[in-house]
Amino acid sequence: MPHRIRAPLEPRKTPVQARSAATVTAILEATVQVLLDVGKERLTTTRVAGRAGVSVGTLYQYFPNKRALLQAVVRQHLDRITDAVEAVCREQRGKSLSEMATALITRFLEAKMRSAKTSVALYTVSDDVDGAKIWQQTEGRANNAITEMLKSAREGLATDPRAVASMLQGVMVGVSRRLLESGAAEKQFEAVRQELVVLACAYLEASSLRAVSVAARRSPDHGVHIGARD
Amino acid sequence: MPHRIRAPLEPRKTPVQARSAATVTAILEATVQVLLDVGKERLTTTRVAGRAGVSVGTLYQYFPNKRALLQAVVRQHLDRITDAVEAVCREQRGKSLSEMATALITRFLEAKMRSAKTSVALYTVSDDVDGAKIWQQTEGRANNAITEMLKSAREGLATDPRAVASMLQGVMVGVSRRLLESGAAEKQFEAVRQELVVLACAYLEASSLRAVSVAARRSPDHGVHIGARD
DNA sequence: GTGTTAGATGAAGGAAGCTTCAGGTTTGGA
DNA sequence: TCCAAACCTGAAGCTTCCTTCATCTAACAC
Repeated sequence: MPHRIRAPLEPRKTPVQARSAATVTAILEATVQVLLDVGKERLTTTRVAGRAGVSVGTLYQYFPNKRALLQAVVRQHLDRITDAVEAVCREQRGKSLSEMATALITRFLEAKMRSAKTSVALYTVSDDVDGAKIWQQTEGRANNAITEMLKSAREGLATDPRAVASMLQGVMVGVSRRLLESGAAEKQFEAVRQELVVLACAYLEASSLRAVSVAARRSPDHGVHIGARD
Repeated sequence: MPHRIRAPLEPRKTPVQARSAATVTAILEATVQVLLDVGKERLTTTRVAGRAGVSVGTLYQYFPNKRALLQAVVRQHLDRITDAVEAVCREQRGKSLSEMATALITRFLEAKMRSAKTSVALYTVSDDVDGAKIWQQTEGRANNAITEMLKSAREGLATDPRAVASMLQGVMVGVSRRLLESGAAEKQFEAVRQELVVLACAYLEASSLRAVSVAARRSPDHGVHIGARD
């Protein structure tokens, strides 16, 4: 990525007429297409513009540089997935922990799989584009949603809901990424989904208020691990 | 990254005299240093060579191109961490599942944290360099080690040890990556470690032969999630 | 109908950095 | 001591691509 970073050229132009709004959409979509077709290595601004049916100049009228373009695409994609997560979290309020875990994981994985190819392609660019920042913002949103959901659980949690939510996210994001990048996502999907549900249920169960009292009644050799939390 | 990929130039030259072996090491180390100092965006072959105290030409005597250089560095780093994992797995054979989980996670995280900065820097390059392939090879090694360890557990597993191992890996890798990329790794390390241990213990417990019989004795509303496995 | 603004064009300027190669230096054995 | 192989050097070639800007066209208000 040559040429140094420009200073105050961030926004550039905002669509006013209808046609330009369509142009922006087309450019964003074209970016994903090109990424899927030729890979990030050969994704050039000219090529994207061509695919979108406009000229490079037009592209630069809405995006200050290539980096901003890619960032916009990443942001858009992550937002969509986070929307799905927020939706599940909202509708699972007041249910049991295991119902929450099952629904959350299932819906999250479905959302990821629906755009599997795109997800994988975007993993590869987000590092070129300060994707970590975008990622963190989005995950903050998701974390809030999950935390709120957990707080409303019938059983109640013995530990900080935010930490538990964070852990769940880490697990979901990490495992799904592995799954997608393994290439055999389609094939292993259901098996991984089920295993992940088992894992999440076991974890939430262990973090629930009920589990603590159960653990207390058990033999002390397991107390080490549950007790390690204090 | 300009210039198309060259065809059969992979190995190039193998060190014969002692000085050249030292040169190769110096180049590899310099690569990491430069990466840490200026980031991948401004990592140039000339700069790496300079840092290593040699000229670009020398660098190209041992690495056919920039990509191969970066791949070598990634491979080296992942191998080191996998060595640590293999070591724990070996020494935990025959122990209980919760002991295994605790040891594995603790040692893995320690290894990651010891080279935290480097790990983060390498995450960013591995996508430019077909890192997924290297990653998969290494994780295959780790998977074998973990699987063997699990098979030797006192309790025995109710599910495919390989799948369980894979899940554990996904969780460890995913969560540690999140932790490292969050920036606050040092601060959150211990909390995350403990939470991860809890999670892993709960998961293994749920996957153990013992858990199955326990679940059978419980109320049926939880059977859904454990039973989802059949 | 006409002026004004929004939107679109694409050739060309430049920067950047990977990689080569023609030739020098060092090493180690005979 | 001398030679051949191993090693090292670094200026310059070459490619690629981002980004600009002078110019043109379409849309809308009055």
